[in-house]
Amino acid sequence: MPDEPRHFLEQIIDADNASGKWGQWSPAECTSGQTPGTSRVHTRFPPEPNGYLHIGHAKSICLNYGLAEEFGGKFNLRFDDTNPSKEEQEYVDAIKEDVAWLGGAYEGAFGGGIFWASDYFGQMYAWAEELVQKGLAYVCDLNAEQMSQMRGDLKTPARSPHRERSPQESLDLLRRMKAGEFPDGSRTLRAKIDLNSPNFVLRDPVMYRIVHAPHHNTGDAWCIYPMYDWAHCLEDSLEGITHSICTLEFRNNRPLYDWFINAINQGRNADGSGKYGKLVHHPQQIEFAKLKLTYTVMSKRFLLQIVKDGKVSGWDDPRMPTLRGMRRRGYTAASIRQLCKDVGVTTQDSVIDVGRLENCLRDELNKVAPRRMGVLRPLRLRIVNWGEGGAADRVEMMNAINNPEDASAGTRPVAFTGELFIERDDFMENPPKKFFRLAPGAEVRLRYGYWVRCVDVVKDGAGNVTEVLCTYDPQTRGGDDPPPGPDGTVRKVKGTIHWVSATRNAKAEVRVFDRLFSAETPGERTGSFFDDLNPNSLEVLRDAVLEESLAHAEHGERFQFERLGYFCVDQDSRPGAVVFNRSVTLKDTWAKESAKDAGKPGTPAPRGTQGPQGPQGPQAGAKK
RNA sequence: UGGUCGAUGGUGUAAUCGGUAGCACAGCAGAUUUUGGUUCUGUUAGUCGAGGUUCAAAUCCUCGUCGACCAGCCA
Repeated sequence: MPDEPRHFLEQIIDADNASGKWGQWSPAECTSGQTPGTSRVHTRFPPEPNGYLHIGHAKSICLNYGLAEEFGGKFNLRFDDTNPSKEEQEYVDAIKEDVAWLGGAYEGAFGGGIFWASDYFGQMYAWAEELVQKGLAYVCDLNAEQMSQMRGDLKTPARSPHRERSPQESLDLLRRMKAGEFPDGSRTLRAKIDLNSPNFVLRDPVMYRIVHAPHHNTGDAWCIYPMYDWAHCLEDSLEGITHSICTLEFRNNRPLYDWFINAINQGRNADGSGKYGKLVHHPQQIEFAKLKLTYTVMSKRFLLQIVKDGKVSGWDDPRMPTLRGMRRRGYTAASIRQLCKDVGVTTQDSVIDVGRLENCLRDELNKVAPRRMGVLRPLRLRIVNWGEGGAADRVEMMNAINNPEDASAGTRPVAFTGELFIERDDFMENPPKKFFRLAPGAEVRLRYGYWVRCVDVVKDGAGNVTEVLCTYDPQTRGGDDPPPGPDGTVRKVKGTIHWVSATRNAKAEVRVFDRLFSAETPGERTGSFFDDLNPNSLEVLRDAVLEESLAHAEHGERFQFERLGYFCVDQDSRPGAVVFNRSVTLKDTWAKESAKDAGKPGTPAPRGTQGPQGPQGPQAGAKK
């Protein structure tokens, strides 16, 4: 049997383990997830606490945690809190919760724990002074604008008037910066690398900037804060990270990552006898392609904006690509992990069809979600000959299968009465070919109920059908086929539709969501994401009727409403005022079929309001 | 325009340092079905281009083409 193909990161780690590059876990380091003597693999997820985590972050979490688990290593959660002006405690709490929910068990068997860049500020500063003394860093008196002007361009080297300042002078200035003697932005500490480098990242990058702002963790202890490049490699080093995995856009920064570690290691050696002591750990930065999805925007700035603007109800709006939003929508952590696994890990930029995410959820829920019947947009159906089979107001309890994929889920009783509700989309007065549902003269099976034939309709003044009149066949109880006729043939029916009793039901509010954007690549058309927001991404259905038992459904429960999709109970749900979210529709080949004839009169809308993923939805024509 | 990186069906991803281009999703066709769901079967479709090396190239070389990223005191 051939093994599963290993992605490039697994191959790198395989090779590292074979060569012993990172050494082995010592007994003291091991918890239940590690074994002494096995090769060290230590990863981390380093979010900046300035926003909520989204599906893009999920890939990084799954990758980093997954590698630690696969190789019996460790996974750290580390807050990269180096910029006090943008970060808030609110985000810290949310991120912890989301990472854990997704399965990034940073405190489990493969967890290294939770860490803070801000806890290293002291050590980072000490190393900064060291670099100044080595002549590898200097204080620059340029402000941001001046530095930008002297940055040079593709063909022109940068200029820096203070780079030849003596180490003593720089050290004095750095200490005064730290002491708070200078205003914000007036000076910086810069690495002395190469003003002529074609890689702008190396043109004497800033290591520290002056920011007089309270930090959520260190308070007002500091007024200088480290920049990403200076801080990140040190954080990794201090935590013993082996594989520092980041996204592609940090490729240009890798030489700087290595430069800083090497700069610290100047004057250090393996046995600690160097002038500055022992070598510090040098992790390896490796870049991979982040997750991008069609019809989706991950930009933190943009997501923050639509929350502020009230375009969505909050960070946990079920239409948001945030982990909280998706969780509320009904996505499971396992389905998100599955997507991350499916799409692979490479160094090629790519865009994943959001439909694959939806498929992951369907696959999982199909196996486990209990089935129920629910009518989102009710149309009354009256059985005119119901009285012939007994009392006209009788209730018959029907036996419905809870999950055809899982026999152990058993069955449940469902109340059937002479007046029912069916889905408005399941009746057409003038049906097109291949419409297998109800129409004048047509017969359908009511699932687990009876076969009914439409004999008439009732209309309102405007000509809208308000009631469908049917006869039922008492010989089809349970939805079973009737006995063979006199000629030995069995009557057939093409369609089976769902229903809910008009008198024995649970009223509910159902929120059906469509994609937040109507363009496959939001912003492509006009340059603004806002122009592609789908104005119909939310529809609230207040007249939905469900099986009685659903009146007591509790927050977090998930069901398949037969023929419609998967739904979960929203946090807004209250006893007597149940609220469901549609997580995802079922695949709907009829919607697709009928959409082929779109434009022709008499073509029905896809089942269940505003169309699922069918080309008839708002995304129609979005493809270039 | 300087640098770095990438390019395999519609999409995503394999092909163990040159040896039969495979898998998944989507699509299409059919079977099963008391969900137009699920499941099953079959099927369409690909190595960015031009040269070169070689018995043999997705893989190596050259030159192009296209795309991504970089000139924050953001990360």
